Amino acid sequence: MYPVRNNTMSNIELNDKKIQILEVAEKLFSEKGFEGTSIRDISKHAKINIAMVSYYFGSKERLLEALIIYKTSDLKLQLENLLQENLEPIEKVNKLIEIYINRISCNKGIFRVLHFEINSEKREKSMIAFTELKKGNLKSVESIIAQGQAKGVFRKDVIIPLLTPTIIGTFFHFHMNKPFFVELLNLKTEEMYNNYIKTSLTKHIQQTIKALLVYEN
Amino acid sequence: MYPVRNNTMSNIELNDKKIQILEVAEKLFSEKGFEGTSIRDISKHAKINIAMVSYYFGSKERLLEALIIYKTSDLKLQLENLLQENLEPIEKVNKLIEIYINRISCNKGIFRVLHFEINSEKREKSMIAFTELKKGNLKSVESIIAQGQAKGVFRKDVIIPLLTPTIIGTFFHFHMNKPFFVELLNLKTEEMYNNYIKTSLTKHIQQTIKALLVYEN
DNA sequence: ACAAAAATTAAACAACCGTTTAATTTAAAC
DNA sequence: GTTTAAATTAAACGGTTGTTTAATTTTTGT
Repeated sequence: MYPVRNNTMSNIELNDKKIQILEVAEKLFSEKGFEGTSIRDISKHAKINIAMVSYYFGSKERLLEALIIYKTSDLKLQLENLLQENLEPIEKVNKLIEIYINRISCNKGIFRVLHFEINSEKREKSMIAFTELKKGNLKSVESIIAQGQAKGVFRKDVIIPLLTPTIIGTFFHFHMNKPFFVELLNLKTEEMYNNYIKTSLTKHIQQTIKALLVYEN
Repeated sequence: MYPVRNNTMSNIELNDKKIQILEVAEKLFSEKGFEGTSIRDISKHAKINIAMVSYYFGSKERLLEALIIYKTSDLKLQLENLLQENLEPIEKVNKLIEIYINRISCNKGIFRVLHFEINSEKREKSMIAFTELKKGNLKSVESIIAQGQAKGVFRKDVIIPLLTPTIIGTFFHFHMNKPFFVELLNLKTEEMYNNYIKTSLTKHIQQTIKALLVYEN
């Protein structure tokens, strides 16, 4: 009669329809927020029946959980691969920044949701998954910096947990104020906007982190 | 019969009850978002009748507008005063950072709303007010950096519009991930959290910006 | 081809939403 | 003290919300 739903985090079975719902949900959540998006909105855009969301995911809340898992699962892997690469410390940091920016750039929607919907109230389950992701990321950053410190290239008094806020925070603040910067920097097309991120903004962040890591005052 | 409501931005008449509503609205908006907060929530916490919000502000949307004006009106003044002060360029930048952090720290709630509720759809009026604020802020930053460049203390190839994202973005990302950093840095009390911001985080940002402004590679 | 499972649907559910109304109480003006 | 305006209230408005139901269609396994 009814399908066996996965209550665990390992939501393996993602058929086409589920993915379709997740993609639409991400788009709408990022545009109008979690509370601002109705299941009727989602079902209309995904061209499915209203009941299908509850049928597949159980509830709107669990749809959000599934979305988070779906969109963050492979970032961890990407960072661990970087760790193994044979690069100069500063090159590794630069690549780390590129990975972050590219990753968030491709998932702007979910990232916005992650930061603003998850910390509230009883979204504890989603929250724990997100916290674990951040802890893993921090471990990767720590070991990259440690490599540079061991080689004597990086300062030893950097507060490593504050590096991520500077990297992601800078990019995120830029993106959150997109209309402002689009006007200010005259970025007429979406392509120009994305290109500015990929070149100037990325370079700015890399320059910032490098200066912070090697500059002696 | 009915009061003359101010449709203009200069919403001067803020009696105690209006302010009470605004304070409650800020708290709830920041906790649960704009859409996630109902007028019934607000009226219950502010201990007033449901109809009073519409009576005073016209609508939930205009309540948000009033909240933005109310909470951002004096930041501009603070920055312009800083501009006139007789300080070394680097000291001025440090103080600028302190002002930003302190200002956002005191208005964490509205800042969250500002970034995540305002860019959507037809909140154009609120949006324009916010954009004007940002333009003014940027002008202040530009002239402070220009002073330092004229004195030969700062590099001349800094992209000034990207400084604010780094300053505010770093702080904001930290604050948005408060539960994560509270656990990581063992900040047991609210006081310890605020103290960490006032000391370590502020210092980190000042160090970052300084390195970026003076470091030659 | 047939039976069981899964997918899909329209309809209904109660709860809540922002806003308005109309009546009443409180305060201000003269 | 009376009149007029402002503040406050409970109730109702129509609409939307997330979720469930029960019936139907489609797919799957044998």
